[in-house]
Amino acid sequence: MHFGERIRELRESQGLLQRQLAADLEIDTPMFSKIERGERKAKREQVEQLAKLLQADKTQLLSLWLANQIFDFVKDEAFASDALHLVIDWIKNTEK
Amino acid sequence: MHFGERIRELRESQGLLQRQLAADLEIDTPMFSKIERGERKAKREQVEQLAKLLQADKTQLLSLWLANQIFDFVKDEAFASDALHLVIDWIKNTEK
DNA sequence: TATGACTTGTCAAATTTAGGACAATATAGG
DNA sequence: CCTATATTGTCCTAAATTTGACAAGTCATA
Repeated sequence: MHFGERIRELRESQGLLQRQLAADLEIDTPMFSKIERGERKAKREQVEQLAKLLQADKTQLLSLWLANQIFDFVKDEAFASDALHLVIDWIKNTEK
Repeated sequence: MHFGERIRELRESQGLLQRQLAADLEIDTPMFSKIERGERKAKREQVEQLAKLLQADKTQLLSLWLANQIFDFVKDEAFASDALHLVIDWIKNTEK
């Protein structure tokens, strides 16, 4: 489940139109459409606004949003998995 | 073990100076120094050159290099671990 | 103190990217 | 066929990033 899909799911389940949410975010509908389809990425600020507007868990949306960006960054890399695991290990050790 | 540390390790174990490798990469020594200390990131092309110059495993160096960049990207994020795990799952499923 | 190796700080050019505007097109329901 | 909704495609610009050059600094050691 990618970020945009989740936004669409939340939006449709509440009977809202792209036009309405786009207005709240002060962007046009084409832009909102692109965000839902993952063609453009939302700003952090917009993610937070969306969490409020859609009464969704901010933490979860932000994780999804961040994951999307990481994915876009590594998706064409042959060693993406190796690298990701390395990073997880590094983070484990800085947390300790 | 971060990318720059690994480069330094390889370089020193072979008795090479920053100056020498920097010349091969056609950058100045301050720049090379920064790469080793992780203050600047190498270009992919430079990583490949370094693998050759230092007779190191290219795959391994590239993984380390990519991991470094991901780490820099997520290090200040509260949900970095969650996001990373999500990405790993996504990648697993696109591979299948 | 002189030298060589490395580090630090700052600057600027060049490039990239983000993020949006807008026009045109599709698609589905009434 | 009309209308509302959503999508697609193209273009633009401000902002950020990248990448390197250079000057000046530290540090060890001969």
